[in-house]
Amino acid sequence: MHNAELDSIDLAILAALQRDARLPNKDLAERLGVAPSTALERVRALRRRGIITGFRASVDVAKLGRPLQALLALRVRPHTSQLVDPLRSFVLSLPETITLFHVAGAEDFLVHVAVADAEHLHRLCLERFLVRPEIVHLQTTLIFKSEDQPVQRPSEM
Amino acid sequence: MHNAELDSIDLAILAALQRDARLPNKDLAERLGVAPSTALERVRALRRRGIITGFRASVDVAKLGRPLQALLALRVRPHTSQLVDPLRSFVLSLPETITLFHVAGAEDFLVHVAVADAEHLHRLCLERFLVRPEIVHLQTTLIFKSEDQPVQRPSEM
DNA sequence: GATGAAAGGCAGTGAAA
DNA sequence: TTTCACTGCCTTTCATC
Repeated sequence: MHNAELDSIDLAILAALQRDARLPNKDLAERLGVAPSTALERVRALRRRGIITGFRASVDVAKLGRPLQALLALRVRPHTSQLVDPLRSFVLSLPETITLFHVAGAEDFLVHVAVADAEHLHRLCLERFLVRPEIVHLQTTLIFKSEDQPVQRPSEM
Repeated sequence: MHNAELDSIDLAILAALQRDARLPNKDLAERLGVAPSTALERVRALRRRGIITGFRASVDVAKLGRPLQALLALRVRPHTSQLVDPLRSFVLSLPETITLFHVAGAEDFLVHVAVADAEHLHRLCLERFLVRPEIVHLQTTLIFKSEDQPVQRPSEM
């Protein structure tokens, strides 16, 4: 499964494009010390191999009026795919959802959400989640801050 | 703080560029039904306003040899900035770290990590986290699957 | 703020090493 | 697999509305 034959040029491409996906190919090539056509082909190969899965604009949810983030831990009973799959789709269809984690342990899902304020969070829990009978438990954890990091090295650490 | 005066064109730009940050400006303009120069200026304005924070390549960590993901819940005592700030920097410097959540509640941090295998996870917990005296508790939750979602609407829901 | 024309520059192709 | 050279098209600017 790991297609991890990456040389230092590939790693440099991943680092550069994780920082700026719109870096012009000419500039990228210059940084790598290779010809532009080489850089172009390397990037395409990384996409073909599924190592680069896409290029996405990052949006500041706080600036869009949702400055409050939380993690909702859901326990679902019975935990059958008949109930779990529709719940997954439902959670992903909510505009408040940023990430859905399907986890092992006492809880079954963790939902990272962004909301306008505490009142909005309260309504979300009561009117969207707890109205569903398969959700037998919900625990809310407020997020003070979340910080992302680029993916760094291939495997061995 | 919320700069959220976004018309339907801005929202369409956010939707399009979250799906594909490299969508050619010409194509973007065509979708929006405006001139290329207009689309260009709108995107630049969204960046200036801090609504678009950047353009990033998405990388498949599993393909880089780290197919196993987990959430590590850390309790830190005493919870003073003198201890917390260096810990934050440390966690963000680990190549295994994807996201660091600073949270309210029984735990103080949640760390989303990607590792090669269970053995690697075990070593990470014992040799990187639990060796630090300020970490008084660590709970590991395996992630079966995580699904991201683009940011959708501005505020009211 | 949005438009359209004009100009410069870049992406992307194909042949060769 | 990388490089070089070339063509076409896109990005970007600016004057205008």
